[in-house]
Parts: sequence; structure tokens; C-alpha cells
Amino acid sequence: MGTGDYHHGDLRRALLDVAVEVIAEVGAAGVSLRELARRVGVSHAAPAHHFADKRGLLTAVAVEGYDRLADTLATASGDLLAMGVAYVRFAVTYPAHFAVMFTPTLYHRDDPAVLAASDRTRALLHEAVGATQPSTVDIEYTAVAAWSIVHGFATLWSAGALPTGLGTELDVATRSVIRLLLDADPAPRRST
Amino acid sequence: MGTGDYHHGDLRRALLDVAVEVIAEVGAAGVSLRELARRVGVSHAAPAHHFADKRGLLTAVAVEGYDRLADTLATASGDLLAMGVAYVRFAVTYPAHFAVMFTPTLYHRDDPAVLAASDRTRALLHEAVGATQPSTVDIEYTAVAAWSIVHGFATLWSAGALPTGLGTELDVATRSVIRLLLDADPAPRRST
DNA sequence: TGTACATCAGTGAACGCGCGTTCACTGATGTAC
DNA sequence: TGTACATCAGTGAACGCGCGTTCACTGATGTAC
Repeated sequence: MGTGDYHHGDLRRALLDVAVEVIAEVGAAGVSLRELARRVGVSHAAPAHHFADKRGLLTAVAVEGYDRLADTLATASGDLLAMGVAYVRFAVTYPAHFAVMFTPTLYHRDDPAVLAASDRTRALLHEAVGATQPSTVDIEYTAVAAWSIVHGFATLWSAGALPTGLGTELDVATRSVIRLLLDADPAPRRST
Repeated sequence: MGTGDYHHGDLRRALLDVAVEVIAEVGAAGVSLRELARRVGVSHAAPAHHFADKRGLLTAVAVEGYDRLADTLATASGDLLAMGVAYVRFAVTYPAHFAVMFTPTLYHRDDPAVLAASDRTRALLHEAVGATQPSTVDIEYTAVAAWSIVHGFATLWSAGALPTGLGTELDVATRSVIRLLLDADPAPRRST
């Protein structure tokens, strides 16, 4: 990531990787820099050379997560259904990144890199909504509804809150759920 | 809650209340029994008489959350739109309970009281979906889609991830988003 | 090509802190008689 | 009504632990000449 190779090789990279492991095991709030150092095999004071503190490390995890998410969504560019499937798949594949990204108390959400990466994600969503939906429908609300349904589905699935009757095929289940929204009749909505 | 009044009055109740405060401030994983005791004004050893450990306390918070959620949803019984609005309002009103409920690593998710209360919530949702949707539509998927959209919306709103352009009226925004799903054309879905 | 020096990633000891847990205790409440 | 006793919520000291942070250090790498 630009830090280059030093004594360890790439300690910054190694710390991020092992942080993701630990987060997947004990949750994002359970991470300690000492534990990460232990797993990587360096002294507990070493991480200080790469991250100012725990928040700094988790900020890097969030940036990486938003970057990967945006990359994934970009491959489904314009197709809202495919993008929704990609979103859910990302959440399930990278649960640690996903958890950190949406727990803003854990990191510096105003970090420029975070804002840039999350804005990129948002822009891709809006673009796909605009390409898919008829112009008479409010793009803003449709985007929020689409984001909500895939985010909620991914979160509930990850939390193990969904019924097992959905079957094991994640993509198929995701598609079925999203279709219920996308097949919506764009009739004029009554106010309130 | 059945513990009765002792020296403190109702320490169990007081600990739960202050736990919710602390969780709202620093997150569910940041709670410590010592901090709760400090805020309530008892010695740090006192909580041990009411909760075996931190997980036990958070389990009680989850149970209380599911109970209140089910109570709230029950008042909108049968009306899926009203129920969705109630769900989001619950999540925003009781963010600490909501956060604990859907972070299953923090508490005993297999606790009988937890299972009973969460099953009650699920049953209310299914009942409303059954009452609202035509019988030709797959109830299961519609229930998951409805749950996903309100859960995702509530989560994203709480995390501050939604655009400010939605306005400040939570109920109105919620209704608009849910309508996009409920106004869906129940056309036969193509497989995969 | 070789020597001398600067840089800086990583070390290891030391610090103070808050945590959960244990345990002998104290003292208020409730009950037996 | 009053005394004696049992119960148990809450106390406070003590324990061992893992944490983040600091700081003088060491030693590998890279560069100047």
C-alpha cells in the first residue's frame, strides 16, 4: 500500500490482514493492537510505527472495505439487480470490513480517504438506479430503498437472523428478494 | 421485573437502564460492569448479585428489546406499512437495544427468553405479510424483503449513512421507502 | 569498491489504568416464636 | 409486642490480567563520498 518493504516485509499490510481475522472472530470492538502484534509475530510496540492508534487501524480497514465494495459494484455497473447481489456477496465475503464500515464510532469517518471511497460507492448506486428506473420515479427514494433492502438483507443474513428456509444459495435468495422491490409498480405514490 | 426491592431499590432495573445509556454513548462492546456500578452509585461488586457476567446483562437487554419491539409491532398488527414504520421508529428510539439485539456475539442468543421474544417478533411480521400480500406471492420471500428493507433503512439511518436530503421527518421517509416495495407488481418471477 | 554515517522499523522493559473475579465482611430486611 | 435469628444485597480490599503508551535501545538498510 505504499509503505514499502522493511524489516518485516510489510508489517502494515500484515497488521491489516490479521485485524480482519480477529474482527471476524471477536468483533470489531474486540481488537487490540497487542493481539495483532502477537499474531503477526512482532513486538507489541511495533504497530505504533504504522498506525497512530486503534482508530487509525480501523480507519484503514474501513477505507479498504469501501474500496473493495466500490470495485465490486463497478463490475456490475448499471445493472441494479447484479449490483445488489454483489453488495450482499461483499458483505458475506468480507464480514469484518462490512462490520467496521457501518460502525462509525470505531473509526475516523471524516477521514478524506473514507469519504472518497464511500462517496464512490454511493455514486455507483445512484448511477445504477438512474439507469434502471423510469425517470418519473424519485431516484433518491429508490436509491435509498434499494440500498436499504440489500443492506438489511446482508446484515440479517450475517447475524443469522433469517430463517434457514431460504436455502443455502445466497445469490438466488438475494435475487428473489431484490426482485420484489425492482418489480414495483411505479404508480404515483399518495403523499404520507 | 420480579427481582423485587432490596437495599438499592431495584439495582437490576437500574443497571439495565444505565447499560442502555452507556451503550448509546460508547457502543455495546464498550460496556463494563464496573462503569455501570459507578454510574448507579453502588460498589463494583454489586452487579454480580444480579447478572452472572457481562453477557448475562446484555442478554437481558436483548430480551427487553425484543419484547418492546414485539409490543410496538403488535399495535400495528396486520398493517405491514404501519408495522414497518413502527420497526424503524423502534430502532431509532432504542438504538442501544437495537444494536445489542443484532450483535449476537455479545449475548446468549440461545437463551429461552431471547428465542421466545424474537420468535414473537417474527410471527407478527409473517402475520402482517400474510394479511397484506395476495396469496399468490411467496409469503416467505416477501417477509424477508419487508424485514430487510426496514432493517436496512433503520441501520443506515442510525449509522448516519443516508443522505440528509431525505428530510428530518423519519416516519414520512420510512413510509415512502416501504411503499416502493409494497407497491410491487406481483408478477410471476422468472427463476434465477 | 569500500568506508562512514543517517535513517528508521522493530525491541523490550517499564509505567499506570481499568477490567473481572474472589472473599470475608456488614448491615438492613424479613421471619420464627 | 418484642427478641433472636436467618437471609442476602451490597461493601471494600485484594488478586492477576491485558491494555495503550513511552522511551532508550539495536540493528538492518540505504546513501554520501
